[in-house]
Amino acid sequence: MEIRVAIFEDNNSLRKSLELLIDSTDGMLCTGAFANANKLVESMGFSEPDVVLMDINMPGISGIEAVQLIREKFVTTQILMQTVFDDNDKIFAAICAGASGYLLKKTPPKKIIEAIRETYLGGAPMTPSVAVKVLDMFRMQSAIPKKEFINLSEREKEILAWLVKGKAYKAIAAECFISIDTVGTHVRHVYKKLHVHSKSEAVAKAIHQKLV
Amino acid sequence: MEIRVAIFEDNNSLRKSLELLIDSTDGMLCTGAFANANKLVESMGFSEPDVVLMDINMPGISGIEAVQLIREKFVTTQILMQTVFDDNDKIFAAICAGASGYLLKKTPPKKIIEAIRETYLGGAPMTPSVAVKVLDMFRMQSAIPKKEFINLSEREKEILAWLVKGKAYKAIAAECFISIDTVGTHVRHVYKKLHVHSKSEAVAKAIHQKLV
DNA sequence: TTCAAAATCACCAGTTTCTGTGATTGGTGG
DNA sequence: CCACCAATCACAGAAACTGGTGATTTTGAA
Repeated sequence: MEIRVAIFEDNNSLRKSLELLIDSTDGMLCTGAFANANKLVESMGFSEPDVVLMDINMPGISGIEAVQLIREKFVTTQILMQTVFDDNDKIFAAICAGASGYLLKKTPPKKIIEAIRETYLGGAPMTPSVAVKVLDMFRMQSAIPKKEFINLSEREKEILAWLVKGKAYKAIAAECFISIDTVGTHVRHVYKKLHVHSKSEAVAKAIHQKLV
Repeated sequence: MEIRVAIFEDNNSLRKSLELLIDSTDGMLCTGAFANANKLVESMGFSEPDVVLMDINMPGISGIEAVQLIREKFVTTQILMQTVFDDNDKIFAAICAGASGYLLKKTPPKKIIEAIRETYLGGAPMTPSVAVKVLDMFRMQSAIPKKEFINLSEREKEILAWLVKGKAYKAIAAECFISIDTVGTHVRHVYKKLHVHSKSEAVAKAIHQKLV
């Protein structure tokens, strides 16, 4: 069975080249090549691709929007972004929209074919520079802003956790088998250590600093 | 200039194979092959590698810990994880520790060599299944849990934002030039819409659902 | 225009939280 | 042994919050 590939790319000569490349490859067939995604559903219905090569920058419906639409309507179709942009925002948007892979346009033909195959097999091919950026963003997101050294005791962390869940002192007291006043004391200590002066501030800080 | 590669791998035969593979490749040199990372600094100082092939699962210092240490002491060295595990936790930990790439052990020799080259050139080679998992985790982290359609009015969002910042009703009233009672009314409406019954719950929900 | 929702204000009663002061117990380290 | 800290409990006033009712004005959509 051949891999059916559709192309969305507004640059005419590039689109033609890609079409030729794909059709001249064993096991691949270009079933559609479109200059824009404005008639996306028709284009997709007509070409019934397994893999879509999608340009980000097109007149009318953008590549990102097209990805979202395809993800909704044609669930099994895999999408490979191909663009000249390697800035974080574009990569981020494309991935979140549901792109399976992300290639830069300078990618040599051989690598493109490889990437299409990998995409078809459920992989996630990325241009090296893009892969690096993805990992960087990944690390960024899960970085803990712990410039402040917060030294909460076990009990205090426990109490704080209950606060974040919206429990009142009375409920926490019952939960921890201590008196309401003790809860209050712990909370006061937490406030001191977090440098806050109210429950909501403490909750906000706890969540942002991932203390719970 | 040759790429200097060091290996940390507790399986003797695998380690020997990798050493042989690397030494028999043009432009690469295995400058060290170690069964564990317990003398990490000495091992690294001795072999001065450009790229480290690191097993996750070793007796003594784990691969993850080793990655962190290398990242601190030998800043320019790139690290390629090589393991049998492809579960999210391990991948996550390795990436956050500072690994540049992540290969599964079933990776064929040719691909390993390619990956070492790519790592040396500042890339981030990943086994396809790992790349997919990374993208999935990436999407997961930035997913907006908007199954609940929350329709807060502008004013309500504004009040909620102040709550999250830890302001008291009085302060909010002053800030918005409205009375304390009005603040109370808005807050009550917010509670209704968020289905919560306390300030801290509202704050927690607001932050988690990114309503602010 | 007419109706609904949003925004505004008010009063009230009860509950919860904030803050301070003070005290006891048990464990750790010098 | 003593100082110190975490954890526990208690009291109490002031401030803040919760929840209910009711009312007015503005605004936007039918």
